[in-house]
Amino acid sequence: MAEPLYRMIAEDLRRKIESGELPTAAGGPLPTEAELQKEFGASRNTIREAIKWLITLDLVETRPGQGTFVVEKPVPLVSTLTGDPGGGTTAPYFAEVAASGRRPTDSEPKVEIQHATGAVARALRLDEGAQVVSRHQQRFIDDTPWSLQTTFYPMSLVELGATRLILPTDIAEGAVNYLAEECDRTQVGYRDTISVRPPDQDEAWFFRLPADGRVSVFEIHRVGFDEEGRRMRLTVTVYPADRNRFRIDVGAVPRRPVTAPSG
Amino acid sequence: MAEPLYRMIAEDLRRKIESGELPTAAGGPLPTEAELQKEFGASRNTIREAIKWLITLDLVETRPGQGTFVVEKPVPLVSTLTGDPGGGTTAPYFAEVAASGRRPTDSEPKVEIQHATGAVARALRLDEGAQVVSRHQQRFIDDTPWSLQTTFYPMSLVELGATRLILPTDIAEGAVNYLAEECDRTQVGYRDTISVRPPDQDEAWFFRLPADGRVSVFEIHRVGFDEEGRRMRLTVTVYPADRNRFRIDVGAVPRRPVTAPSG
DNA sequence: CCGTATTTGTTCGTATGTATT
DNA sequence: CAATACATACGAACAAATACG
Repeated sequence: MAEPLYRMIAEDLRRKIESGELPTAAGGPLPTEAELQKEFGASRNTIREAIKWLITLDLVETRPGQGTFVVEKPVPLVSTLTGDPGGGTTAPYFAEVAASGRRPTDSEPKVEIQHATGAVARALRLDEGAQVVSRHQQRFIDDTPWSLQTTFYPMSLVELGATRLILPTDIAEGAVNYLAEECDRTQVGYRDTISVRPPDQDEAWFFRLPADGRVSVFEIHRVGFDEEGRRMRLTVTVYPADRNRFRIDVGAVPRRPVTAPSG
Repeated sequence: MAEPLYRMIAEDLRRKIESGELPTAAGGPLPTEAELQKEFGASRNTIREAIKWLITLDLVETRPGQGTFVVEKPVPLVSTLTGDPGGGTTAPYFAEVAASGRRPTDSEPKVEIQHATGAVARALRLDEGAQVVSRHQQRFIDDTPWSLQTTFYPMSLVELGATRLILPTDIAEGAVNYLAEECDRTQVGYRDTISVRPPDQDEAWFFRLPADGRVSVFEIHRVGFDEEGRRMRLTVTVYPADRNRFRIDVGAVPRRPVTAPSG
């Protein structure tokens, strides 16, 4: 058996979807399992195997009681990671989203004092179990969930006077500026690390992703450095991978180098 | 039925794997389907559904004729995207891999003259169907497939004298340096765009990824600009997402800010 | 090299549950 | 409430890949 039946059926459906041979423009329904069963002369289980294959390829989705539908790929948002070396993450994000004609919002921060776990301790060069302040926010674009962000600060910054870090209220001027004023620690550079992984249960729920981990998430770590090379903060931001892209500009890049989408 | 049986079984197995309750350290085998069938008192199909769930969570993998195994996550390679604004992609990559104590190699380039398709035409600001030179290479680390890279140059560069672009041989001094000398077009900056998507069939085969698109790939587009803001080249590099991370340095970042892996 | 046992992969049939219209 | 459509679960058979004598 060179190629299993369910995959031949899946290939046939994929071709028909992509060529428009099926009236399934974008978001349109496929024939029901019973109809496909007749059309291909296979059992219902085999039809379902074929549909599962198309699901893993991210081409269709099923809705109980309704049917199987061609997935509509969201328009990706492009975020620029290269920016002001002394800047925070919030202001550029708001500016960039607003520039694309969409409306960014975020939740009030949830603040906790925690013991640094492995990754946080390593990133901030703290001893395992040292105290850190974590500030967590949910971000939305046009009221759809867009990213989850948690920033960790060493507790020593609070002891140096940055007491607003532990209050669950927005820091309007930006946390980076606040730290510069309050405890004379100015961020002069940062390092981002980008990785991709399956979402955990909470993330899948928040982003309304399929619960089985087929759509992965970006996890971006940003470590901020002060003038003496000390690590001031670690910001971990999680984005669904199906609707986000990231941009890095190095050297001289023309002003508007990317064409705006036409239409 | 609050939670389906197959998922309860999967959860139980996950717990046992992660707690080490099963003797399945890393890469170790799970009990066979027949054994699990007895253990949980479920049908073979239900056991298989549970295993499929663990597969989508990237916890186990199955090998026909052998069994089901706990996946061994590869040690990720970190590549830095911020570098010399006038540099190419090859030299920094070789340096970075060598620095991690591994041996990078790449294939001889496969060169083709093509008509620019949508994405390539847009990135290089060419008319749809204009001629471009594409140079494609496979890259390996310690003989395991690591990335696929294709660089597109406008045909006009060849007409300006850069005739070695269409020869299927390495450009030892680097294509960027060659273009600077041969047709006086110096790259002064670049823009990277990072996205994630499921692999196509060829990519899955080359990277030895599961054919069903569970492990996604990074696709990084790098557009190079010359002094006048013209687009000189587009490099598209594809990396498997399970063994790669990317780093972006902005501003002042200390020399060795990341701890070397111990042991 | 060959044959056999083991293990996962594919395909069918059937019944029942759950979500939506 | 009824009809429709997908989800779960069981049982059975054969195919294909692998390991081992």
